[in-house]
Amino acid sequence: MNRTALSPKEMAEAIGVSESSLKRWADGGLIRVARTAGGHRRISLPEAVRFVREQGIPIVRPELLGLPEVSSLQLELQRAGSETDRLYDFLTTGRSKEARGVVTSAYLRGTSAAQLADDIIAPAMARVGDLWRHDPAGIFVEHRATDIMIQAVNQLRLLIEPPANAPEAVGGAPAGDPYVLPSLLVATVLTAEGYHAVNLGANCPTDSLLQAAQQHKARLAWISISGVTLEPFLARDMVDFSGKLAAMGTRLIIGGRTRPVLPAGSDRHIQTGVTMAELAAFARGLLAADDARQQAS
Amino acid sequence: MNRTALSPKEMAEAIGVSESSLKRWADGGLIRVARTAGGHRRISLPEAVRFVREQGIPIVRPELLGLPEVSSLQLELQRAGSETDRLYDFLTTGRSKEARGVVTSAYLRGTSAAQLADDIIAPAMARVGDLWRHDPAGIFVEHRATDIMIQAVNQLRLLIEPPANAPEAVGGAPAGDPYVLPSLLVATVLTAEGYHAVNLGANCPTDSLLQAAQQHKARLAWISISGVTLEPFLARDMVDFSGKLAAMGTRLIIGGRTRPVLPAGSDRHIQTGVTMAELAAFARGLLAADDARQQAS
DNA sequence: GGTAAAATCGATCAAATCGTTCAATTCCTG
DNA sequence: CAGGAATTGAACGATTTGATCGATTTTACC
Repeated sequence: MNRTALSPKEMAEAIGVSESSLKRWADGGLIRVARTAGGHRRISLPEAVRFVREQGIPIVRPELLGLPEVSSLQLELQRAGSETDRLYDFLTTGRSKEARGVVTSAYLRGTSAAQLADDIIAPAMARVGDLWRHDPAGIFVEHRATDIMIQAVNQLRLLIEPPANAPEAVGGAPAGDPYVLPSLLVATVLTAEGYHAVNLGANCPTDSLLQAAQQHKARLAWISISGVTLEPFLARDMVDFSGKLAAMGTRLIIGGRTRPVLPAGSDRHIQTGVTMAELAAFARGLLAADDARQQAS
Repeated sequence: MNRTALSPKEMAEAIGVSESSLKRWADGGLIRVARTAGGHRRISLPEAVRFVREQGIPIVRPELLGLPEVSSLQLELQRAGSETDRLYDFLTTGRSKEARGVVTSAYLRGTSAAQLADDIIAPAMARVGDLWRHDPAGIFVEHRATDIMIQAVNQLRLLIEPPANAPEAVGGAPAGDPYVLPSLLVATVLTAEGYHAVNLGANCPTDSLLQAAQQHKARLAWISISGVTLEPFLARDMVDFSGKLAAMGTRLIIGGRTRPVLPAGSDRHIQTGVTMAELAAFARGLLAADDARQQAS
C-alpha cells in the first residue's frame, strides 16, 4: 500500500542493507530524515527515491516502498527485448500494473524523467498510435494504452518532490489540441528538474496560459503541441504571446512532434524543442543562470 | 470544517502518528492541551501549528488542520458540503497536494468512491466550471483544477485493488466528447465495486468500445456523456449498440449530467443513470445476480 | 429530554527504534 | 602482501511507538 513515511528499518530492508548503515547515512546527511517528537527517524518516499537513484542502489523489495508494481514486474523474468518493447507489450495487452512497473523501475534505476519520456514512453506510444492503421481493434487499444500511460506518469509524478523554493512553471496543450499525455510528461520532467510545475492540461487557450503564468509568477511556460499543427498565423501569435510573457520574466518553450517553424529572427524569447531532453536542458539552463545571477549579487 | 480545536485523533492523523503517541506527548507537556469538563483533550489550532513547527514534523494531511488562510472562523462542524468547499478552495487556488488530501482522506475515512464523486468532487468541479462566466481568469483556473482533479482521482484509483477474479468492465466517453475526468471517475467507482475497469478515456468511438468489450469479455460497459448531447439518432445507435453487447453478455450503462432519453421500451438491456451512486448500485446488482447464479449451479 | 453510536479516556504491553559500542569486512596504499 | 583507514552489520539496554482493553464522555438524532 501507499506509505507516506518510512522507518529506517523499512527502507533498509527495501534496499537490502542493514538498519545500522541506514541510520549512519541519515546521521551523515546523505538521507534527509524528519524526526518524531520522540526522536525516531522518518523518511519520506520522494526522499527515499532520490537517494536510491543518486546512489544507484538496487531495490530488493519494492513493495516496502509502496511500489508493488515494481516487484510484480521482477517476476516477469528478464524477457527479451528493450524496455520500450516490454512497455509496448504491456500497454497493448492492457496490463496496467506491469506498465507502471516499467516506468517506475526505470526511474528508480536512474533513468532521468526526460530519457524515460524520449526513449521509452514516446516510442512505445508511437507504436501504439500506429496500430489502428493495421488492426481494427487499434482504436480501443490506443485509448486503453493512453489511460494506462497517464496513470503511470501520474504515479511517477508523486515520487518526485521539487525543492521548497522551486520556481514555478506553467503550461499545457494549445486550444484545439485534445492530448493530455504530452503536457503531463512535460510537467513531470520539469518537476524532476526542480520546478514546481502547474499543468493546465489539454485544449488550453493561450489567454488562460498567460493568466496562469501571471498568477503563479512563472519563470517558465510551456506549450505542448500534439494534435494540431502550428500554422504560420498561429506561429505569429506565439511570438506575440512570448513577448507578453517575457515582459513579466517568463520564458516560453514550445515543443511537439515536429519542431515548430517560427518567423525568422523571432527566437529571442522563444525556445523550441522536439525532445524532452531539450526541454530539460533548457529548464536546467534557466535555473543555472538564475543561480549565477543570485550569487553575483 | 475549520475547527477551533482538534481532538488527539485528528491531530494524530494530520501528522501521521498514532493517537497513543499524541496523547503521551500531551501528557508529557510537549503539547499544551485543554480539557473538556469530562476530561477529553482539546488542542487549539495555534498550539498544533506551534508544535509541528518546533518539532519539524512533516504534516501528512494538512486539510485536517484546517488552513489558516481559510481564516473564516466557521464554527460549522463537518457537514457534507464543507468538504466540497475545501476541495473547491484547493482546486481554484492550485493547491494540488491539499486537494489530493481531501479526496484520499475522505476515501480512507470510509466515504465510498461513488459518494466521493457525487457529493464532493462533482459539486466542486461544477462550481469550478461556473467560474469562467464571471471571472476572466476562469478558464485557466478550470484547466488547472481539472488537472489536479485527474491527479487526485488517479491516485485514489491506485489505492483500490479489485479482487483477482474480478469481472471486467469497459467504457469511456463517446466520440466527440473530450472530457477525461467523468470516465475516469466511472472507472474508479467500478474498481471500488469489485470490477477490473478498463478506461478507454475521452472521444472513444462505439466501435472501439465494442471491440474492447469483446476482447475483455466485459460483464459491463459504460458510456460517460459530458460534452455532447445524446441526439435521438445517437440514442437509436445506442439501443443497437447495447443489443450487440447484450448478445455477448455485456450489459451497458449510460450516464451523464442529464439522463439520456431513449426510445420507449428499449430499456431492457440498457441502463441509464445520472449519479455514480446509481452506477455503483447497478454494478453491485449485476455482481450479486452473478454470484447467486453461480451458487445455484 | 432521552437514547444509541461514536469518540476518548487512562492504562498496559509487545514491538520498534534510539544511540552507542565493537568486531568483521572491505578498501586503499605503500 | 602488510597494515591502516573506512565501511558495514550485529548487539546492547534504554526509550519510544502503536495497538488494545473496558470504562467514560461526547455527539448525533429523534
